[in-house]
Amino acid sequence: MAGDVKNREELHEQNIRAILAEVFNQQPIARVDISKNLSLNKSTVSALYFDLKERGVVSELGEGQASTSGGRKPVLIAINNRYGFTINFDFGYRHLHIMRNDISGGILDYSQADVEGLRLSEIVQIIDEAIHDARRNDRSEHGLLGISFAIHGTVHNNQVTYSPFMDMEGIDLANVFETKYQVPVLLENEANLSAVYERDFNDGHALNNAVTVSIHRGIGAGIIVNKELYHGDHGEAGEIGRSVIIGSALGQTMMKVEDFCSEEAIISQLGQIKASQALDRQSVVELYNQHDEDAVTVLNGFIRNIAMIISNVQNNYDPATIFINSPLIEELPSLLPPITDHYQKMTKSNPVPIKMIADSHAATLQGGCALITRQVLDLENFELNFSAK
Amino acid sequence: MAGDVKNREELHEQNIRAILAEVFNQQPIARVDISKNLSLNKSTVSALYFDLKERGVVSELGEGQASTSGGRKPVLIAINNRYGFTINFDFGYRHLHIMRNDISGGILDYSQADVEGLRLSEIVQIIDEAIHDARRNDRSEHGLLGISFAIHGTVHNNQVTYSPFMDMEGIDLANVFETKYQVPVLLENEANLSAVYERDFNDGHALNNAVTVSIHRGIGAGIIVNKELYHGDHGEAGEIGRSVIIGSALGQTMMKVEDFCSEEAIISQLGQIKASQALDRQSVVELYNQHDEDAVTVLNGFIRNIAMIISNVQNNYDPATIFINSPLIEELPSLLPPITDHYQKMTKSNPVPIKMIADSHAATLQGGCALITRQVLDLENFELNFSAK
DNA sequence: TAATTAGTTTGTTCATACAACCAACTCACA
DNA sequence: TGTGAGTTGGTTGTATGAACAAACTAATTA
Repeated sequence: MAGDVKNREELHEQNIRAILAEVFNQQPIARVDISKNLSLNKSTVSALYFDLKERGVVSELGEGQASTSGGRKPVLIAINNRYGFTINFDFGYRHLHIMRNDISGGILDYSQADVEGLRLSEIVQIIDEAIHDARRNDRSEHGLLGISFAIHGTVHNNQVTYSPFMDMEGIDLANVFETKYQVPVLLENEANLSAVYERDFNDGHALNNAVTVSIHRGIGAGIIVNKELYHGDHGEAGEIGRSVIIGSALGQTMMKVEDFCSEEAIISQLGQIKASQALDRQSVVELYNQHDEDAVTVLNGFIRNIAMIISNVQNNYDPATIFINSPLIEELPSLLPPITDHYQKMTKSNPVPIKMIADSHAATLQGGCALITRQVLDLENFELNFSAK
Repeated sequence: MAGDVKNREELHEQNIRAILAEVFNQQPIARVDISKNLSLNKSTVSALYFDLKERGVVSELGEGQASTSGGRKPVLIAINNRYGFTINFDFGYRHLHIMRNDISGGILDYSQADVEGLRLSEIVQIIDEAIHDARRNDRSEHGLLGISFAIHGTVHNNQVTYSPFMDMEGIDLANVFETKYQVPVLLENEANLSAVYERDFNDGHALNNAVTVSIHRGIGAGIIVNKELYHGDHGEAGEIGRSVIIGSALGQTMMKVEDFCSEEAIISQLGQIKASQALDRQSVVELYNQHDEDAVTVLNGFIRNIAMIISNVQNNYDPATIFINSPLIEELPSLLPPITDHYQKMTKSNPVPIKMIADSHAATLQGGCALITRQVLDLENFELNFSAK
């Protein structure tokens, strides 16, 4: 859980970070317990703790219960949630989702703004207003600490490298907001963020390897390998929507996965059958719920294809769990059992558990919160558990 | 490149390992240069060096050249290759490949034994004889230091978990040889080992992420992620041969990749056309070289399918380079350009360089050597460069 | 009051840093 | 060709400061 330590100074910093991480994960906690958990002498823990206290990132929560067999009451230590806040955005197709979080990852507030049809430069103004609002209403000690953006596309070195659903207009989001607000700004792919959410917020920290299959307008996978997010060499790992699945083997034309089982593909398939242009997710859901024959046919194909994708994800990544982030399945939860069923029949290995992510947007936003909070606290290589806050 | 350091003792050990790794990678090297490269004071380096010298793992190579601007001659330090040796096996279908290496990874000797049709218990005897031979002829200081086995199947926790081409007869190879020879024994999947070979022996240490596609009787991928081998949760990551590629989307029966483009599949496809049972790789190669029409047709299909597999590997893992380990393409090198060509036309992203592994068996054996040598030297989390030895 | 537990204080330890040193070399210049 | 100034590699003795250990105080239970 650490970087390269060479000398005593670095060892010192490292141990301070380890204590902060321990406070984060176990709060409220007494120094004796930190000492036991980290195998550090309790005098060492006390000394290092004073550094953290001076920085203001931790606070004392009053005294806890003494042991039943007597003894002094412990001083309980926790992360100082009045230290500051982060603000996290998700660039949805129709809505800009906004979440403000305290430094422990607790949700301060959530809202969304209608952005359908807006240009990015117009959305940037909405973001600016949201940040100003947040700062005006804020009473924390250091105010805004960091910003994260969930991108429905690929990201490399904090830059958007591919954005199929939004024209980036050459705007460098990280640079714009870093210079404007003088805080770290993080851009990350949306599927990756929901994988991070599962790892950090939802008991996924017990898993070494996990994959989130994100089915929105396109299809992508967020990959956690040895507890770390995996990006690939150009931030394009997990772009499974681009995979070819109907091959040339039998003389067929080649098709990408995305072409026939993304949410967009499903909507347009049904739209073609119904000869209707104006279909959206909601109308597909309604037709299916009314047992419309065409909708059922199209979604049965969807079920089989998603099962196949899941099976291929297993063969490629062998994760402990596969998570699905899909607003469509979220609204039609009856699709999940047949997907799981198909997948289990298909796989030759032991099947991997498939789990739905309950609230796709909240997950993405909290994933962003987890990453930017780590940057703010300088705990980038530590396991942090945001779940119990 | 390191583990978790908590106190002075661990820091000390860690720095000793860092120096040993530096000697390994830069040998022959003087202490001043180690000091500069690791940002450790030269007196510290000297003190730690004496520990290594006492252990006998390093040796002084006499004096080097003094700088042109004067100054004392450096004492050149290198790994002591007389320290001992490792022995590394590859369970091929027809041959057991055997390589003996010195502690720097240098090849001491290579041989192969015919094992076609033999049971594993009989092969174990051959292995025993090879080890006895090696020890008899050896004049090193500590003799046998470690053993590695390349497995054409999946491995988890040093156990073979799936072995399509050989009956394991319930034999626990690691346990058998560890108790018999009292040295560490390592089992690893063959595709993974050739990926390790590229990383450690062949300048691949510059790459963060790489995938080796191994086309033998089956098809598998060895995956290097952030410079580390990735196994997945059950050692089944990269089992891309099991992937479904002809989906149910168009009402087709599902087919696995392996079913139509492994070497075995190619041989049996051509065998069916020729109505001949006795085909093997060599006869396929000969027919193709004679421009036999059926062979050309079958191998053109192979070319297209391998290109598709490579494209999917790129979408899944986004590696810096994709390596191919395939005895068939090794013998028919003219297949590679059209594979690369097809792949480049197919991919939407920037194409990734495709490179052949020159000698598939040597690569696998040296990959095993790299991993077991790390264990022997207690340098498991360090980057080691075996190439220049 | 004895036992127990949390946290503090004081002094020790020892791995690394530092600085001054020695050793051994090159090269310019006489 | 001999000498010494300058340079580089490696050693030695000392200082620093991080974690540690043990003895302490504080505050609790029974």
